[in-house]
Amino acid sequence: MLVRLPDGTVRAYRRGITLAEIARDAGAHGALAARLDGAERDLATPLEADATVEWLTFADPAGRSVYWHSSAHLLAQAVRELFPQARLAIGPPIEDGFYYDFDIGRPFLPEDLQRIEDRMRELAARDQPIERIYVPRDEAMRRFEGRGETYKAELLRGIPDDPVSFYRQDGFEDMCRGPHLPSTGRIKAIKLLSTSGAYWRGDERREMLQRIYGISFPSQEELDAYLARLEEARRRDHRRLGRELGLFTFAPEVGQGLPLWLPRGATVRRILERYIVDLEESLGYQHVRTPDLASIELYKISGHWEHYRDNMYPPIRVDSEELVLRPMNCPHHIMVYKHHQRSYRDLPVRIAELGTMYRYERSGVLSGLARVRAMTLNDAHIFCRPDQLTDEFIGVVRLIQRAYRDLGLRDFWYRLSLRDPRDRAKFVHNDEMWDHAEGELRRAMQALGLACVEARGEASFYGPKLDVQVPNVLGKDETISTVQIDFYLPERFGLEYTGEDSRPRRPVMIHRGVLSTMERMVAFLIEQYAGAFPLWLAPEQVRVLPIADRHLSYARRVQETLRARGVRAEVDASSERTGRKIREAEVMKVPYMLVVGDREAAQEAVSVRSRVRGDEGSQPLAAFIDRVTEAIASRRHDEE
RNA sequence: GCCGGCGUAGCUCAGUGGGAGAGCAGCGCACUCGUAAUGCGCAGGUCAGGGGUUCGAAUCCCCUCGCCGGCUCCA
Repeated sequence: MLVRLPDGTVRAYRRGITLAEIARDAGAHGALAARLDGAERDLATPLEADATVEWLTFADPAGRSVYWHSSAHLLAQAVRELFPQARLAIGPPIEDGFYYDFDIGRPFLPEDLQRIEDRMRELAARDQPIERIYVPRDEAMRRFEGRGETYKAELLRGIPDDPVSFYRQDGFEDMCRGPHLPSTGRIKAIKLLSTSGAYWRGDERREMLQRIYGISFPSQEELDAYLARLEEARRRDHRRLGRELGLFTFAPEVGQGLPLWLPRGATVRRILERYIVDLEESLGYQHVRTPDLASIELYKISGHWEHYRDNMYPPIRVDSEELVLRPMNCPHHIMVYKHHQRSYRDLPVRIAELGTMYRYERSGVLSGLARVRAMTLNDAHIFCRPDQLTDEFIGVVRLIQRAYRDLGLRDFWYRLSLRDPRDRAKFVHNDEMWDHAEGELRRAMQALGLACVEARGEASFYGPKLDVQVPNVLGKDETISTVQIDFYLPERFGLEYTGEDSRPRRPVMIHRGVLSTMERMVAFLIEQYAGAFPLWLAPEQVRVLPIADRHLSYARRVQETLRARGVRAEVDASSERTGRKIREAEVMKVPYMLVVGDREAAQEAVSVRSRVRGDEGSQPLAAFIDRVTEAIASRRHDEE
């Protein structure tokens, strides 16, 4: 019997040899499970025919999934032992760790978590083998029903297998497809992270279960490193830095999810807004201003009132009108398009706005600036002829690339969100339109030479879109930019342009957001930079630090000179020592500190301290200003 | 919205049935200082809000509000 190993070698083995034995023979010590002719299997699996084997280790995502899946079983075993009445639901591995959902008739308390974690360690230390067993279907159902395992019984009803596979360790059994680790002792370092409520099968009309989240690693060092990463993410949390750096705040008197931009935060936002508006204008976008309110009739035409009502604030009745706070800007921009007749020669028309919108978000989902109820989108709608669609799309992608470069975002990927043709309810019916639009997007991405991941079923209901995914501090992808093709709203609003043949034609719409909402972008950038904004975005770019009070007037003069050149500069006029002033400027992450004393005042100079390079010594004020204004203008990220 | 946790000074937190505290920040005074915290002093709180139990509540119970972790949803 011949077995092809991952290094390409082929070895002969006797029939019936297990994957574990082959792993040992091949020196694959890190193997947790294997892929046998492409299918994931336990190491205990015996081989009966020629095969190709790949090892799953903790180093690859599939191997980690096996590891965390077994960890979830260990969690369930510990809970079952400590809470014999517990009913088990599901316990899968997730991107970072695992969870298990239980029904124990009450919530878990923090002290329960500690006990469970301790028990898991004891169980792992016993290093019991994890075995796969097969149970006839009706026998399994009898067992579940006999023990009141209603959730497992429901799961089994959804599985056609007979017999069904179970995994058994140390007397504990759980229905599971596998694969799993060979033994519980492989789980070396365990941390239970949190508990929460979770709806059974994610359905808010069904039972609320108690979920425990955890993570595990093959060594304590790896666990410690993971926990340190979590700590680092907490340190960079935009809500914490927003308060510490005086960027924004919330007041219960104002309302939930309604941010107050403080001067420093408002400055960052204003710089971003100026940047993107200037950039868009240079690319032929026309910026408009439209009101935050509109008649409900507008949203009845657009379909939002029908499809999006749950996220809209209820109408305000005045005189004979009913007004709503707008949840989206597109209908307003469509009305701008309709202001006058358009010729095929006018297209494309690119209508842009920093459009403020209001969405009713359920209170539980609000989170700092990342999830708010009042937000301003860097929005635009491109109205073009069908033959211009590809070029316009390419133009938007290039704009996104440019903006990301200036913002220092290097890590991102493209997701092509397509319809799921089987899901007839979620997407408007017009297969020809969809096929055409999806094909256009694919071709455009090819023309750009950009790789993208296709995501079936992620399209919006009216058309396919390109989402730009950027990993945040925790490594989770966030959608920042999006480009959506829309054949639907032009139809609803009866949009037209006059074709070459003088006949009315229907334009295509592209909805696009580049910087996302200002709220979300600033939240993202705070975390990205850990509050240390690059020079061009820093709310305070330079702080002048007089050594003693007699240097105050020179410090003021330096400040005025900088401000006259457009540099955001402050003076620390406190009577503190220089060390203290430096510390405070460092804490506020000011990019440049200028220490000025007798020597500097006498020579029209400044002693430059960079927040990253430290003391750079004295230089003429004029030279510093030239250097700093050049660095700001070029939006360099390596100026420091 | 749902489940759970939390809410004491601007911030971080101690105080678990009987005097409301600390550090930092703030203010004042002194020092006038050369690259990450000068010293001394002062002020600051209906202990989230409301109701209840108790001779007595920051502390125990109930309700409301807000925040946090999830679920569901999402720019």
